Amino acid sequence: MLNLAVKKTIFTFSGIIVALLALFQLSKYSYATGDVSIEIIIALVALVFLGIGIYLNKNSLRRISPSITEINHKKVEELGISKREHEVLIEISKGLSNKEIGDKLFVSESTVKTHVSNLLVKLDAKRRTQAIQKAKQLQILSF
Amino acid sequence: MLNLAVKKTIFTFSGIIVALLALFQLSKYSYATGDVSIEIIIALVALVFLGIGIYLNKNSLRRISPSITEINHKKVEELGISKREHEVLIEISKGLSNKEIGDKLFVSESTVKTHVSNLLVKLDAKRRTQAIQKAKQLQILSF
DNA sequence: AGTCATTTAGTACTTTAGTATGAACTCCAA
DNA sequence: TTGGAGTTCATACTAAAGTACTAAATGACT
Repeated sequence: MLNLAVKKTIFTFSGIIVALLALFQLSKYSYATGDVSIEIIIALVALVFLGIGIYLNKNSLRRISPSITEINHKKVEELGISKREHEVLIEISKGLSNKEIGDKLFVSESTVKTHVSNLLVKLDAKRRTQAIQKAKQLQILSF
Repeated sequence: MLNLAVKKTIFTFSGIIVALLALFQLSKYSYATGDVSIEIIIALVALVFLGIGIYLNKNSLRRISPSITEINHKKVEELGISKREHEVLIEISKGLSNKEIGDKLFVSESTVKTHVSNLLVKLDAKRRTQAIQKAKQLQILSF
């Protein structure tokens, strides 16, 4: 089965080829009938391909961009951080309080405090803000 | 005085105009002499502007991309965040406590608390962790 | 000279955050 | 089936964080 990225690429290049052929045909037709000057055709081609270039790059760069950093599951394991603890870590980085995290994950504030305390030890941090900073450096949190 | 971004924009658009004029001239010349067919000219135009589109977007996206984020001084001003407050904000994001920030900036913990309190109001945050998250979204903090 | 924003600092207070410890429950593997 | 890891929760405590004021010094701008 093809993944989304491959499908998108095929779709994009199909579009480019279609656009190219359409412009070729338009240029031939216009040239033959003499309706449209060559300058306009060239300007049109320029505009269309400028747009295609911008569109292409927007998508390819977005994939490469670190903003969607994948979490390093290997490192999470290495540090002995459990699934639940990692969930709490994510909510901490969103700026939630222990009470708010508890409500979101349907557990008591006490439970969240336990998880946070364990996280601070495992991440060698003194505060939750330091835990966020270290976790992002370790690629345990996305940006 | 012009800033770097404006200079870059002017330079880029100058380049585009020059390229456009050059291709116009080339097309006219080629058409007159009959050396090059119109398809080749159009393909050339397409290629050049595809490249320009990609180049344009690469630079604009790099500015937006979080990994190499430059701090948005305009937004800092808009929010009424002072120079000192911004310094404190940076230290908060590094995971320092109020006491540690005070020691680093050679002021008392009380002063840091004042700055933090003001920051929370200006960033519409309830906690310092939320302030970090919001500040990064607003590109007031680098990643 | 006077106004305004900034920076500094304090007191007194409330709220969160974090530690330490004990305990119950579940699930999974030895 | 016993032991370990993970999750849950509680109490009691200390430590930070944050709020709400007041106030003084500085420097820039009018």
